[in-house]
Amino acid sequence: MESLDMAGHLIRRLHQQSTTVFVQRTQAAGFDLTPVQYAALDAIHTHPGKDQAFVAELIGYDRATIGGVIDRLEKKGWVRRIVSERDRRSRELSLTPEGDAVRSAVQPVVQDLQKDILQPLSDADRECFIQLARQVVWPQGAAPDAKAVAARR
Amino acid sequence: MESLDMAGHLIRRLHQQSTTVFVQRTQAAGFDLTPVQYAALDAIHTHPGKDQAFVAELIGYDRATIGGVIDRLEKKGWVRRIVSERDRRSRELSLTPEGDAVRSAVQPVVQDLQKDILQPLSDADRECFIQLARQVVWPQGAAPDAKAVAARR
DNA sequence: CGCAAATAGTATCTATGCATATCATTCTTG
DNA sequence: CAAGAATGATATGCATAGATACTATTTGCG
Repeated sequence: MESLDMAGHLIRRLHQQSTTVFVQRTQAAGFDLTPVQYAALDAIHTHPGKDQAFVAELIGYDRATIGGVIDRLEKKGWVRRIVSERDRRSRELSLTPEGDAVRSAVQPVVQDLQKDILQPLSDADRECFIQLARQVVWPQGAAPDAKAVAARR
Repeated sequence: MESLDMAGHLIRRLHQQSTTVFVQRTQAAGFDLTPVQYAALDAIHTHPGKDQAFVAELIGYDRATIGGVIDRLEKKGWVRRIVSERDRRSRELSLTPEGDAVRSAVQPVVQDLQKDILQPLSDADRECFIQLARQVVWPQGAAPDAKAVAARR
């Protein structure tokens, strides 16, 4: 039964728990959106006018996947997709007023539920976990801060 | 851009990287299966004759999801699904000789790729990460060993 | 014993997530 | 400048992943 204890399996379970917590908490707060949809809203808010490829790269989607995500956000009336005049292949993304209102209202809820995702961990352990995860996700050294890990050496 | 740094987002990216490494490594070794399919093969090998609900519970699937997984494993000829005589609602699962051969042959490959999933981390950091993940996934203390974490306190 | 509740599995629907192929457009380079 | 490479997006297909509803069967309780 060692396989249940391997990194890959643990990460899969973490992901399941994480999305479950996200959906439950945000739904309880009266919103209907997924983690991926929130990430997209946040990215478009921070980088308005950029195209789908940019947003996909930023938050780590496949180019094929983001089309559907944006489709659903557009259908909800939260995102506008305008064919670029400079490059008619690309669509420039921006939030509608409703979309930005939702993003802004959900933001504190999302911020708050992060600690529930790593529920049983202490503050220090949670910070340690995040720093280690950062290193794996951004191996190039883009991690903004490595103090918490260094402190535990 | 704080959202890219939150636990939920990092875990999603970890999961993506993890499955990518798994599929690439196992494919390079000549196998065609997913992380979930491997987990199912391993679980059925360890607990032959149990039903789908048991396996789902063990490795953390939805009851609806495992049906499709077992379907595909059956189609590949790796798993047998026999209606139980004691309870005709349930199907008893077992590996075919081919299924067990695959499981046995992939096992060392899967074991080996685990360290690639947490690539840039040192041995100690990797162990620390796994111990913390274990605590989150099994908060009841089912984690077999917490030494590596305690040692870093 | 008999009927309601619980359980195993399936079907359907929605949403990621990746691979591959295709189309339109832009860029590069000879 | 024109042919081909590269790029943005879409379409299709497969594989998780969860929610819900439904069928078949078993269990448990009055």
